[in-house]
Amino acid sequence: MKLGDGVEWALHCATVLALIPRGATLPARALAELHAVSESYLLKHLKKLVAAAVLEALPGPNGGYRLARPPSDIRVLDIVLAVEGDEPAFRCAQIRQNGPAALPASYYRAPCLIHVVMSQAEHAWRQSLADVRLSDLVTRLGETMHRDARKKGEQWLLRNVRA
Amino acid sequence: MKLGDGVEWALHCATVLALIPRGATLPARALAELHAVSESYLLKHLKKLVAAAVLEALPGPNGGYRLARPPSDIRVLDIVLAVEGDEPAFRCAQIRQNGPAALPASYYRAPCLIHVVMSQAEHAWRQSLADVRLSDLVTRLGETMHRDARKKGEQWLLRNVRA
DNA sequence: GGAGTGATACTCGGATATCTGGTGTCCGAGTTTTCGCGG
DNA sequence: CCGCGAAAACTCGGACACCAGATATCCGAGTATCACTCC
Repeated sequence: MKLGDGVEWALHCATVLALIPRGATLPARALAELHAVSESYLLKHLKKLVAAAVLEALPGPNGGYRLARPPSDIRVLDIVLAVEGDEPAFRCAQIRQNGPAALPASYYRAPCLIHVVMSQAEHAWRQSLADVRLSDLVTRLGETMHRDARKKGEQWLLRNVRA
Repeated sequence: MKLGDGVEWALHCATVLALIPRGATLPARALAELHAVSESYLLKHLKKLVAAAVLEALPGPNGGYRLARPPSDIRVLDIVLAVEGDEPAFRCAQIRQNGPAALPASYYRAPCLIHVVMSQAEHAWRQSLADVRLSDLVTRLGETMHRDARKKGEQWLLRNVRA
């Protein structure tokens, strides 16, 4: 089980976009520079967030990305699923119905127990991520972030944010 | 996020091994045939379970695999981690400390919030899997499995189990 | 001076190479059994 | 008939190809801006 790096990038970018005024935008170039990651590759993930209606993209000069909804309406789970895909991590291949000891499918009306257990675990994982909203991250960030780092970040935002 | 097929194979094999008498063994060949999967590839995963002290392997004729501990001492999480690896799915690259708005590492004493959120979710996932023991699967299997399927499985076991 | 128009520069979006890790397979090391031989 | 020994067969273990998906990149489509021209 492994999560791609794009998840981390997307979460950080979404958090930054939640810090700027409502309606303002940040171009992908700025977001990539801020985190010191590849701009071309970051675009690949931001595109998925747009497709998932988490972000909005504005083309042309003074364009960029912005949140499609208020930070309180965006859950961390939305971002993770948008980047990683909403397919379940565990896919039951129904191997209990294979082999010499198997019977016709009609005999397996009860769900595969292993499938149930794995699904429940994944549900717990998703629920934990769904409980955290982007606005929660912003709030907690204001409480825990070092004052100097916060100030430096705000100054950088002033130089890169667009109306 | 994706889990390999080996997880499902390992869980089913462990469940079958929990059904046979204590101390008895089943060779990998039989386990592969029962689930209609590749024997060579299944060995790759069973090996990991042995390394994790979930299973024991006995070489030679009349050899095979058996549980290394009673089913009540084996949790589903043990099997999943043994096959998939115990490294966390989300790895924080600390990209908040990169880029033009970053400060020396000493300014980031507070943990990365995104890392915290993702770790909590993964902890919930692991906890859910740790709550289910192999003995629970066996018990529930006896309750939900169709009688004919159960009978056919037992007969197959009688033909393949080794003292 | 103001409005219209064309070119421009900047943005995102999709199609295209590369590479690591999972998937699948094979052959070798080790051990128990078994068969044959001798007592 | 019983004990011993060597060969064999079956088991698991590790090393070797193959392929899909993530990684990384580039070029093209679209739009607001800007400069220039004309009125």
